[in-house]
Amino acid sequence: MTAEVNDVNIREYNRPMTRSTYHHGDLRRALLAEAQEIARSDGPEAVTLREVARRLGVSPAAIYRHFPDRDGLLGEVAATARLALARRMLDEVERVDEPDRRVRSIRNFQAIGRGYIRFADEEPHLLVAAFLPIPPTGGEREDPNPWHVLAAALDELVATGVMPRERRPGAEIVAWSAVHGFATLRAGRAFDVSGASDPDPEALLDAIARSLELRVGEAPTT
Amino acid sequence: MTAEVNDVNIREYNRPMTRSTYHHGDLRRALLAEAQEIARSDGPEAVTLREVARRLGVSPAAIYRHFPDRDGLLGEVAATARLALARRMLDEVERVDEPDRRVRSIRNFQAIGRGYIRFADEEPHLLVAAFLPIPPTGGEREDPNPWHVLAAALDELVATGVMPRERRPGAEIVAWSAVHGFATLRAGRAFDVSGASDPDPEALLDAIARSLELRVGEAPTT
DNA sequence: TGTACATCAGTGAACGCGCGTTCACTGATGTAC
DNA sequence: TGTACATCAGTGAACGCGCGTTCACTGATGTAC
Repeated sequence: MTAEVNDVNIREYNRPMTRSTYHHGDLRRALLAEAQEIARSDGPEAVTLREVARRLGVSPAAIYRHFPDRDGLLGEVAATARLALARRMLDEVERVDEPDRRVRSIRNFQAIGRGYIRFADEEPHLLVAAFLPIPPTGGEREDPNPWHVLAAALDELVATGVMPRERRPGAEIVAWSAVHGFATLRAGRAFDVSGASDPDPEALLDAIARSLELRVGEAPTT
Repeated sequence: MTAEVNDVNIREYNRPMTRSTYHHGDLRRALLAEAQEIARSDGPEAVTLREVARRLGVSPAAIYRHFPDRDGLLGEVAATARLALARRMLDEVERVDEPDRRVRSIRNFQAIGRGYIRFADEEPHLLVAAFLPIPPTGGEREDPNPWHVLAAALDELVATGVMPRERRPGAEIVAWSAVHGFATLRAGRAFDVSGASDPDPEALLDAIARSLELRVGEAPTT
């Protein structure tokens, strides 16, 4: 009986207006999903409690059963966006097919940056959401985490000897700054003032490699 | 008579509540200054027509004598912020005291980045305002302009032979991305997740120099 | 120099809007016996 | 198996708020004669 009702609701929680039961069954998850979708399409500032409730066919007050306030909801949207960013980075890494470990460590590193930039292209509003200045609830762990993904790739660059050890400290900051600046300025159409043509992500990734002095050296391939 | 009244008002436009005359005398300028101040201290989203009017002791409707709507006002705030940014960059350049032209071209270039980062430190809200996605009114020219300042410095790096010619295309994008990303991530406290200590602007500027392959070569000094 | 009048730059009240949040409430659920 | 009841997850109406914008208006200014 209980299971049956929940089944129905789980199947229905994306068809909000047709909900037939008094209890929703999975409202917390639905609220988060809907808030995420609003943030995705219209930006995090468009995530209002009333709009989320409206779309789910639920009263605004119901939200307070699941989140302390608007920031509580938005904070989880931000965490989810960070997770999606990290996944997009790893997606790109998985595409790398390179047998030589040294060369692969470079390819992987650049794939991470590429993933970041593509995420920004594909979901510009979610990138904004990911950096919302809302202190994390501390409850859920974010895994994978963009920062850790980057750090691991940099460690591997040192381990393979592709990056000089003295370049390692602060390397996250250099790489992240460049990629983040590129992605956000591009999304904000800030480069349009330039006479230059469409800014090239690969050129940026190469510039980062140069700044970290990556060299394959006497590696077998390339 | 006319001049006298204007004198009074010009002297008074920063003591809004004590305004004694029906006509303000210099309302447009005062509106812009007040809007800028609100953006500076509380961020551009805090610039509301009602708040600006309130601070100036004027009715909200009066604003419409001088700006078509809120975006009209905010657009000028953005342009003014860009101007302030460019000035801050040039401020830093003026501090450079270096006789050798080759070395100076590097110092100037790095001073520009330093000015950008310091502007972000000193006026984080104005940096946000500077990149507000509001199409410029086209009326007033922005001079100096951050992009042009950067472009000129890069041209000089090529002219002095400090930067390889093949690095010039897209160099604005590399430099601007890195500095902008660094400044905004730092302002958003995004680097705090790192175990690393306070991110060092000079290390970033050096990383940019490396990515553009700046070399003084057989220069006399240094 | 004085006066009539057009123009300009304000006023003040009101419009409709959407928001976050609170409150007393009620229908549904699941448990104890 | 059936029933009483505590608990939980919703409702719906209302609160007070601040916003951008419009409107008919009026006081001040400057100009023509």
